[in-house]
Amino acid sequence: MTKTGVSIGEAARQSGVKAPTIRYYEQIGLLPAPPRTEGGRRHFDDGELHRLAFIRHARELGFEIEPIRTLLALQDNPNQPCATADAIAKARLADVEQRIRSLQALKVELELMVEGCSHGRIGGCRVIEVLADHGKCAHTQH
Amino acid sequence: MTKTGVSIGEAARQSGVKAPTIRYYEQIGLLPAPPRTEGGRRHFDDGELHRLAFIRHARELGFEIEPIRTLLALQDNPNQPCATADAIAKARLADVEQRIRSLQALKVELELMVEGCSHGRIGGCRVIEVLADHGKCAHTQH
DNA sequence: CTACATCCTCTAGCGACTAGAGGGGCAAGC
DNA sequence: GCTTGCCCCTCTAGTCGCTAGAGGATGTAG
Repeated sequence: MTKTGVSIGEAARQSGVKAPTIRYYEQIGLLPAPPRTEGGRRHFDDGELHRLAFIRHARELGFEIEPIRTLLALQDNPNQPCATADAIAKARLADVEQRIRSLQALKVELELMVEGCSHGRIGGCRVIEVLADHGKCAHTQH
Repeated sequence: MTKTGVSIGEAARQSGVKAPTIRYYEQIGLLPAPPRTEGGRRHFDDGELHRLAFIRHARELGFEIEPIRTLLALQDNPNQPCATADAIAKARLADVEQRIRSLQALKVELELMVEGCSHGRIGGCRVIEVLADHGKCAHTQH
């Protein structure tokens, strides 16, 4: 409910997005250029802070910049069908699921490596051996 | 058991590392510069192919370049204790575990988003709502 | 001898920032 | 008024691990 707007540093504190990153978002057109004070300093009002929070949250959820750009554009037109937003979120979900699967396979390999390490000399170290020879992996699919 | 060595294209085929990437690895000193033919073309022998396979496998397991450099140096000195290799693999394992945890939390959020989408208009789309308001997340820890 | 594939070097670009230089503005205390 | 010190400004360059493309040389099959 502030009317005056805040400086970039305050916007950074409130949104959790660092000031240089905010300027970067403006530069790439993800955030509209905010009004400036006489001295040339940016002044952010609630609308821009809200948009910034949206971007930050989407980034935390792993959305890339281009999908976020689309989502922001959608948010600006509430009467449009939300099929696009749904598709973007589903694509992101599929990506996350795929990553989890492949990381879990890696976890198995790494655990085998670490468990097999005899804490002796490199010559007989399982970590090095496994890296050198893919055939020693439990799953060869990576 | 080839004696002659192979071209960069053949090395790429055998190792699964693309030719420009092999040159890149040479440039950053991860691979030793291989001997050249009269015409200036690289010729890779078994030692280099082995090193390349090691690098590829480590990259597939998500190790970064600098740790791989260390692991390669260790591999070259089989009499050293393998504590360093062990520590690198453990750090990588911890990293993978952390990533899995955070991706699983994201998966929950994304599923809620996608399930909650009414397939209607943006105005009431849960995907957009959740992105705009972190408070609507199941877990606020991200 | 001529195609054609493959190779060479070099530079620039990707995504999403981050770091640093070099300078200007603004509020508080003296 | 003046200084101190923090915040802000723009601009360029760097990060990581490649990838793409230009422009040219070399090797090989027919």
